[in-house]
Order: sequence, then structure tokens, then C-alpha cells
Amino acid sequence: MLEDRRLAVLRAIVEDYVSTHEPVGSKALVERHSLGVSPATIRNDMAALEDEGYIAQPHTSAGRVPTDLGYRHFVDRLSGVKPLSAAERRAIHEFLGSAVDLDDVMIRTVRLLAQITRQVALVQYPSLTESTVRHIELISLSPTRVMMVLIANTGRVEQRVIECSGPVDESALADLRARLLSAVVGHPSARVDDTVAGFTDSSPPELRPLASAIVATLLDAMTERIDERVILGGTAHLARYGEAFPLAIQPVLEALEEQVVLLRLLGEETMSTGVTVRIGHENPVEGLESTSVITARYSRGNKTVASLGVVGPTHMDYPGTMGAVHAVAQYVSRILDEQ
Amino acid sequence: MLEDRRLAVLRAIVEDYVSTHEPVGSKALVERHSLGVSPATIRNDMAALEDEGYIAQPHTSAGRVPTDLGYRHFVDRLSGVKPLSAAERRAIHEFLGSAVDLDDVMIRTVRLLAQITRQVALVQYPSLTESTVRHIELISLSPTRVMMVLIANTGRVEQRVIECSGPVDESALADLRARLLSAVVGHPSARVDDTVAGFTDSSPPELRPLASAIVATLLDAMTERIDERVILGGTAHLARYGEAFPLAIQPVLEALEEQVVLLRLLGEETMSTGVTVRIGHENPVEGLESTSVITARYSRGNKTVASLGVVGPTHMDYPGTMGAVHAVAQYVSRILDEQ
DNA sequence: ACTTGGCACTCGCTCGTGGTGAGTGCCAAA
DNA sequence: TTTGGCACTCACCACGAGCGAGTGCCAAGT
Repeated sequence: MLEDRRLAVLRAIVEDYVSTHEPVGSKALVERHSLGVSPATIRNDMAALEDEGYIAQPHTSAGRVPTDLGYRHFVDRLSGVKPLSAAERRAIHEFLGSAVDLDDVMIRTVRLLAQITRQVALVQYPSLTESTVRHIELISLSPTRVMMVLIANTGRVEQRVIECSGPVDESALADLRARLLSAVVGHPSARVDDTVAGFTDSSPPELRPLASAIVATLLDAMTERIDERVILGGTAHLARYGEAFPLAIQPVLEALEEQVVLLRLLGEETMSTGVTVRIGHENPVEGLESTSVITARYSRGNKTVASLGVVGPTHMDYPGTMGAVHAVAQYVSRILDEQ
Repeated sequence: MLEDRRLAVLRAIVEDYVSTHEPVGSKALVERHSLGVSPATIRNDMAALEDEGYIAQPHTSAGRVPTDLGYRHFVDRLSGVKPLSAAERRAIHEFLGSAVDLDDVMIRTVRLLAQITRQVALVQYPSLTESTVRHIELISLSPTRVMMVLIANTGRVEQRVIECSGPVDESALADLRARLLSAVVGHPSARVDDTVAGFTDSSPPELRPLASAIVATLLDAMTERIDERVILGGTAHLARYGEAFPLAIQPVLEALEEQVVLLRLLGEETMSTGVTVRIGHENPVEGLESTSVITARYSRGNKTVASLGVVGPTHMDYPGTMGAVHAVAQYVSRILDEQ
């Protein structure tokens, strides 16, 4: 009962601070929210909340501001995920649906996410390790050069050039191609190691070197981690929020230019809800102490393949942003399934 | 003689302002540069320069600041292009030389350029208009969906998904594929329009719709211009410079997020020197009125293929930046030739 | 045991004020 | 044409007073 009100107060503080970006005082609180008690009571609660570390005052005689811990509690206990409106969902689906290829899906996603959250958006490319081989093509570029094109069911295409020790004729290539296809198509790429084992051995002796070169290249291409690519968009939103924190924006921009950093931001364990929130100092990255990162995993079929998310100030609209990130992840999954 | 000194004064003002970012007064000028005359004389010159529109004062009783016109004169008449040191050149060559593919070259270039100029760097992908079709693959994804993979002799791969009105069987697809290959392989992509004309007509009636869909997609994919891609890096440098102009950074970031804008920044006529400088309002882009853009074209063989450059505040180090942009363009050309 | 009104206190913020100094334009002399 | 002198402008800064939002504490009320 008493505890309940305290939490209500914390929620109110977070909501007010998020919308005004100014420290919130006891009087303003009772005015804006119908808490049914007097400011003095609220003050007592606030003192308690401060003792527990959920809120803090920037300086004496100022209102309270949520701490990272306060936001954490807010996210974990006090708020849900705000679903998007039907119109928004329809717009998302249409926008993503008209993408022509994987690159296009990724680019559209990052733009979309930045636009609807009005924050910096990150999108990681789907990992191929979970995918299966859809098709392999061997093309003779010159007598001693073969290009291998690998097409995954995710729509991703990898290309490699293989140098042969001697000339290779078309029919041999066609033979290799046919047997290679039967060896790997449809198999999860993680398993290709096994299924491809017999391929070299079953090749005619004179093609052994080429066959093993092809296998080596194939394995290399498959372990090429496309999911180490992260694209970002909406950095202009940083400047908007940066008006109040002109100092903070440079380190953030710097951090966001490092692929490694982006990967660390996205690549952590999944929460059960499907949306992961990392607040302020919880971030494993220097320079992002005053930002929060909200990520969700997206999938293809029922396999989780990669993450996407947004980076914004700790005083962000968590329910709305979480809803948007969740919805976009969901729709990206759907689009990938369709293809 | 008299005219000479005025220009020397203008040069001194630009140099001082660029290094201090503060309006420069007559007294400071004579102290820092050995002009051999008194402050009063300089004041007369400054008044004249102001009348001619080369400099301006932010407010009465402040020093002078170069106008866009002043910078223009400085660049055109008063400064050269500062060459890089041998060590820097060597570092550039090594850094770019270890790139593994085209994407890698582009990414390394944009990083390099941002780093050595300490500004926002832009790099446009090289245009590949003279490429020919090496191979086309049609893959059935589902009964009514076909993926087309287009491989150009440059190693570029394009993929498209085509929706069919009815189910398509494998043998029909194989037939289409074979005839498509003979129609287009080896032809310059610019000519495919012609050679592909008979393809639809020669198809069996029941495949006509699919055939024409394939042709349409093919033409679309071929005219997909890779050189419409521009990547950028070093946006963090904006923030550094933005400390003094916190308001200006948001529109700049916004403008830089638009591919169309980036293309307009890069895609203009070449100057004879090889380096183009566009100062302040000379930029054809809204929001970049207080920035300058320095670009250079790079080439492959003796064909100019695309541009790269940097965006920075109008009060930038023109000679140094021009030198860096020029050198990087030169080395990118060299790297592309080697491949 | 909470809640509440009252009250004294803190302290950041704003605004006006005056002083300072860099910088200018003009003018008369060299 | 250059130069020193001089009066003038005005941004900038430091200082101080007043304001007011907000707090903590306490004693009284429910």
C-alpha cells in the first residue's frame, strides 16, 4: 500500500522527467498526477526513494531526476511495452515489404527505426551461420579462374574467386557443381562441414585439387560473418537531444563509428520478453554512460539471427521505444520469412 | 604594391581566423605577422577589404571575419595545395593497399580521409557503367517466386526476387535461363536493351508474362547504379567543431543522411586542378550554408569514375585539406588500377 | 502509524549594473 | 600614403540582489 504509492511516485517522476527533461518537484507531481495526497507526503516518499537510490537531485533545492537504477525499476516493474497503432504497423509492413533485396531491407529498416523512434537506430545483418545453402554456382571466369557464388536462403549472396593450378573445362565444372549442390543444398551451414566431407573424395583424381580448393573457399565464405556488419542511421537525432548536452554528443558519435562497439551494443544475451534494455552505465561501452540502448532480436523461421535497436538518452520514452523496436524486429522477421 | 598588401592582409586574416576561430583585429595581425606597417594602416586596408566584401565584422567593435567571398579569394589566389609528407603518403598507400575487395577499399578510404582531415569524409562508389553481363542465374524459391542473380564481369552481383502470376516448373525455368544467357552474356550492359528485345517474343506463350517480368527486372537491376552509393565517416568531427555552433550541427547531420544530398555534393563538374572547393552558400544544399565541401575525382585507368571529399566548417584549413583530399583521390586511383 | 500544513532554509537562475578592454573610424601630422 | 592619437562602441565578465522552486523537518491532525 505504502510501497505501492512510492512506486507510483517513481513512475510519475520518470514520466514527467522524460516528457519535460527538467527535474521534477513534489508540487508539480501532485498537480500533474492525481495521487490523492499532499506534496509533503510525496516529499517523504521521494526522500525514501532517494535513500534507496532510485532518484537523485542534481543540486540541493532542485527537483528529482531518476537514476539509472530508477529507470531500471521503471522498465522492469512499472511500465509495459506500448504497442504501435494499427496504422503504424501497416505503414511499417508496407515500407519494409517493398524492399528489393537484403541490403535494401536493412537500409529501410534502419531508416524506419530511426524515424519512428526519433533516435539513433542500429541494425545488424542477419547471421548466415544459422542459414541454409540455397544454391551454389560455379562460373568460369578464365581457364584458370573460377568464381563461386553462394546463395543462402536468407537472400544473401557471397562471391569468391578461386585460382586453379591448371585449366578447367566446362563439363568438369558442371559435374563438380552438380555434386556440390547435392552435398550442401538445404543443409544448415553449420553442418556443411560434415556433408561436404565426401565431396572431395568422390571427385575424379584430376579434379581433386580444385575440389578441395572449392570446399575450402566454400567453408571460408560460409564462416564469413556477415552479421559482423551493423549499419546505423538517424544520427541527426543526437543533435536534437544534444542541445542540452553539447558535451556528450561527441563521444557518442565517436563510439558509434566503431563497428566493434556497435556489435557489443547489439550482441548480448536476449531477455525473455524479446526486448533488451540497457540503461546508462549498464552499457558495456565507454562514452555511452548517459545513453540507453534498446535492442530486440529478429529471426528467420524460428531461428534467432541478429539484433536491431536504438540508442538514445537515458531519459527516453521507454514504453514507446520498446514497442517500436519490438514491432520492427517482428516485421523484419516476417519479411525475411516471406523471402 | 598597395593591392599586394591588402591581399596579404586578407591571407593573414584567413589564416589567423582558421587557427583561432576568433575574429581577428588589426593589432593582433601586425603582432602575429610581420607586415611591416602599423595597425592603423592595416585598419585602412581592412576597411577597404570590408567594402569589397571579403571580410565582415560580427558586430561593431569586434575583429574581422572572412566572408565566403574572402575564403574564395584565399583559395583561388592566395594559397596553394599543401602536399602531404612522405610519411603520410606512405601510410596512406599501405593502409589502402591492404584492402581485400571493393567494399573494403571504400570503407578504408572514408576512414582514412576522415582521420587525416579531421573532418566528415564522403566517398562515392566507382561507376561501373561499362560492365558486361557475365552470368545470370534463375533460382526457384517457391512455385511462384523466382530469384534472379546477375553477375557482372566486374565481380558485382545483383539479386532480385520476381513474383510470378502462376506456378513455374523447373524445366521451363531452365529453358528461360538458357535463352536469356545467350541473349545477354558478354554484351555491354548499356546494350542489353537491344539484345534482350527478342527474348520475350521467342518464349512460349504461357511463359510470356514471366519472361517479360524477368526482362523488366533485369533491366532494372542493370541500371542500378552502384555509383549512387556514397558512404560517409567521421561525423564525430562535426561535434568538435559544433561546440561553437551547436545549432548548426543538426541540419548538417540531417543533410548528410540523405544519399541524394551526398550525391549532389560530390557530383558536379571538375576543376582543372583536380580539386573542387565549394564554400558556404556556394553549396547546392540547404543546411550546409556554413560548411565548405572539398572534393576530388578519382579514376580507374584513365577514366574518371567517381568523387570523394570532405565536408567541414567554412573556416577550415583549405591548403591542408585540399592536399589530403587530392592525395587520397590519387592513391585510390592507384589502388583501383592495381586490381 | 501516516499524513499534512507550516516554516525556515538552500541555492540555482535571472536581471541589472558598472567596469574593462579590444577594436574601430576618423583626423591631423609626418 | 602612412602613422599616432583619440574618442567611441559594445561585447564580455564579475558582482550582487531578488526571486522562487524545492527541500527537510517538525508538530499537529486523523
